[in-house]
Amino acid sequence: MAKQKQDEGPAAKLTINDIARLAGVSKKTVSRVINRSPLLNRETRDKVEAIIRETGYVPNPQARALALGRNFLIGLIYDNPNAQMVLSMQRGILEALHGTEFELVIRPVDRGSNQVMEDIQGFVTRQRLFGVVVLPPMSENDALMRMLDEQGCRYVRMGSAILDDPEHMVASNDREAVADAVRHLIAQGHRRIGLIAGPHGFRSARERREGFEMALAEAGISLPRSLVADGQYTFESGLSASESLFDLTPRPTAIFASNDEMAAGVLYAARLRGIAVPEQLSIIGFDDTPVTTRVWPPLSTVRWPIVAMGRAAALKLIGTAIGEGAEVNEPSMFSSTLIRRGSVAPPVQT
Amino acid sequence: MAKQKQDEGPAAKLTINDIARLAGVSKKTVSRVINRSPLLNRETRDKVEAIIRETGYVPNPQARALALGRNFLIGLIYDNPNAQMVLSMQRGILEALHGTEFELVIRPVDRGSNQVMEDIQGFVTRQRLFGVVVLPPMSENDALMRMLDEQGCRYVRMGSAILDDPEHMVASNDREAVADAVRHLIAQGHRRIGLIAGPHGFRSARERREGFEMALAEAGISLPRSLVADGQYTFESGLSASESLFDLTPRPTAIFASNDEMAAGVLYAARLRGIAVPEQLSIIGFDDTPVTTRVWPPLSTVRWPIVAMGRAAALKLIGTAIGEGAEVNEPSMFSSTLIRRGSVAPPVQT
DNA sequence: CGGGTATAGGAAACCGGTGTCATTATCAAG
DNA sequence: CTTGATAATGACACCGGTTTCCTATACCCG
Repeated sequence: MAKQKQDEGPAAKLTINDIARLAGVSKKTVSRVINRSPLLNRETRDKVEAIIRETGYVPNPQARALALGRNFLIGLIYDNPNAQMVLSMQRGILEALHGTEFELVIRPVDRGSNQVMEDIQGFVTRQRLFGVVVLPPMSENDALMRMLDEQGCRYVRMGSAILDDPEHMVASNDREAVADAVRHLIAQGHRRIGLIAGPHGFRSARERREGFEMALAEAGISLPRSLVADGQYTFESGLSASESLFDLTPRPTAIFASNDEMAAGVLYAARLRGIAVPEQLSIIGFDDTPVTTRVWPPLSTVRWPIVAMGRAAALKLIGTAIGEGAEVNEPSMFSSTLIRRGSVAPPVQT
Repeated sequence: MAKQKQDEGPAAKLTINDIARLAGVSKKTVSRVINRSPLLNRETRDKVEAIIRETGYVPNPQARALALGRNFLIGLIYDNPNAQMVLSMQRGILEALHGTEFELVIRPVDRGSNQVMEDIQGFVTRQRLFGVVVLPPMSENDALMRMLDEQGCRYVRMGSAILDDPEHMVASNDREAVADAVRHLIAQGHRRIGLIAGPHGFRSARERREGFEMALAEAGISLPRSLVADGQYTFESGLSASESLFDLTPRPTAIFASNDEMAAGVLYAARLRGIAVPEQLSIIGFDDTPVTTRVWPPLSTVRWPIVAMGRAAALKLIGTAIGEGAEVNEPSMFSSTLIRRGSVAPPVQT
C-alpha cells in the first residue's frame, strides 16, 4: 500500500508552480495575476488567466493567509436565547460576505460561565480572525471589547445602544420604537398599561423600558411600580410575569412585553385565565419573530431590520480591508417599526 | 516612520522560533511538545511547556494547516426553512467540536439556484475544509455527495433516510415515529385522518408519508386520495392545505401534519373556521419546535433528537482524524418519540 | 545612435509551522 | 572495552503562497 500523496483525489491539488510551469512564466507572475497587479503585460495576463480557468486552479487560502499574515474568517459571537434573531443575523452577515473570500465562523458562548473571556480570546487569537461581530447581550460587555482591541481583532457590536462609537457599532433605536408602540396603545384609549421588562443588565431591556416610560410620561400617565413586571426574555418568564399583572385590580387593559417570546407568554397566560385578546387585553411584543403570526390572534409587535443590520455590520468589518482608503459608509443606526396585527384593540369601557 | 512589524499589538505574535530560543531548544522540539510526541525527555517537555504557558504562545493555525495539508474547519451546509432545527444542529455540532481545534463555518445555500453545486464546490475546495455536515434536504442530493467525494472532502449527511452508508450518515427513524403518532390517533378512536404531506422529492416527506400509510394499513383503514394534501413545510402551506381537508364531507377528525410549521397552519386555519381543537379536530405535528408550546392548545408532536444527532455527526467527522485506528462508534440511527400535548382528543361521536 | 527610464519577470527569502533524516548521548550486551 | 541498539534532539527541506530585490528587455528621448 504505497502512500499516494499527490494524486489522492481525482482533483489533484494544483499549486501556483504548476500554473507557472504550464504558462511558461514565474510563480511571481502568476501571483501578480491573481492579485490583479496593474503592472502586467496584457498578453501575459490573458495567457495565465486562461490556464487558471482551464485547470480550475484555486490558490490555497492557508498559504495565502500565512504569507499575508491574516486570514479571511469573520467570527460571530453570541449568547442569545432568540434563535430567530441569531439566524437572521447570520443570514445578513453572509449576504454581505457573499462573493468575497470571507467565511463566517460561529461561536455561541455561555455568558454565565466565568471562562467566557478566555474562551473568546482563544477563539480570536488561535484563529487569527480578521474580525468579529458581537451580538447582544454580549455586545454590551465593554471588557470584551477592550480585550478584542488588545488582541488586535476588529469588531462590530450590534445592539440597541447609544452610538458612542459608530465605527464599531450597528444599533437600532429601540427606545423610540417602543415609545411609538406605547403611543399607539394610548391612542387606542389605554391608560393602565403593564410592562414586562427584560432582564436587568441588558441594555436593550433598559432602552425598551425607557421608551415605555417616555411614552407614558408624554401622555401624563403615571406608572405605578406594580404595573412593571420583570421578565427574562423567555416564554416562561413572560407567562409567569403576566400572572402578577393579571392579579392587579383593576387589571391592566394592555401589556407591552419587551420581546415576542414574552408576549407569547402573556397571550398564553391570558388564555389560561379566560381573558379575551384583544377584547379584554391588548398585547404588543418586540422582534417580529415568526411566532407572532402563528398564535391567535397574531401579535402586534415591533420589527427591527435584523438582516439589514447584520449586512451593515459585516460590511463595516470587511470594508476596512477592501478599500484601504475608502471610507466605509454603512449606516450605524437603524429604525424599527411597529407592525400592527390583531392583538390590539380599544379597551372595554369600565 | 519605521515599520514596526514585530511589536504591532500589545500581544506581539510569538512564533515557534521565539519559544525555541527562549527554551534553548530547536523549533522541532517545540513542535514535538505541541504535538505531544511521546519520544521526548520529560524535563525538556516540562521546560518547554512552562515557557509556552508563561508567554501565552499559541501556534499559528494557518501555518499548521499549510504544513499539515489540511485545516481544522468543519462546514455546515444547509438549505432549510426550519430555523430552530438549523440552530439546534449548530449547537449539537459545536458541542462536539468544543475543546478541539476545529471551528464551524456555516454555509446556507439556495437549493433553487442552479449554481448550488459550483457554490459548494468553491466553498469546500477554496477553504480546503476538513469535512462538512449536510442538513436535509440538501443531504438527499446524491450528486452533491459524489462531488464531495471527488473533492476529497469528508462528509456526514443528516436525514430521515435509509442507512445505506452508516459511516456517512446520521438518521432518524421518521417512518416508525410517524406510524406511532398515527397509531396514537387511531387508538383514540380516529378513523378519518388527514395527512398534510411534505414537498415532493424530500426523503423526509416520503418517509413520514409512508409511516402514516403504514399505521393506517395496519389498522385496516383505507386512505382515500382526498385525505392527503400537499404542503411545503411552511406555515402558509399548512394553512391552505388544511382548508381543502376542511371542505371534505365528512370532515377528518384528525390531521397529521408532516412538520410543526404546517401543524401550526392547521391550527390557525381551524381557528379561522371556528373548529375547536382538540374537541372537533386533533392535530399532530413533527419536529417539536418551540412554536408547539406557544400556541393554544399546545401541539402534540414528534420529537427527534436534533442536538444529539448534530453531535454525533460532528464526532463521526472528526473521529476519523483524532484516533486514526480508533473506530468511530457514534450511533447512526436515532429514535424519535411522540410528545403528547393538548391537541389530541377522542373524536366526537357522529 | 547612445543613455536613461519604465516595466516585465526571475531568484531567493520569508510567513510559521511539520516531516525526514542524521547526529549525538545513553545503555545493555558481548 | 568495544559494539550495537535505542532514545533524544537538531539540521534542513518543505507546505504554497507573497514580497523584496535585482536583472533584462523595450521604449523613449535628445
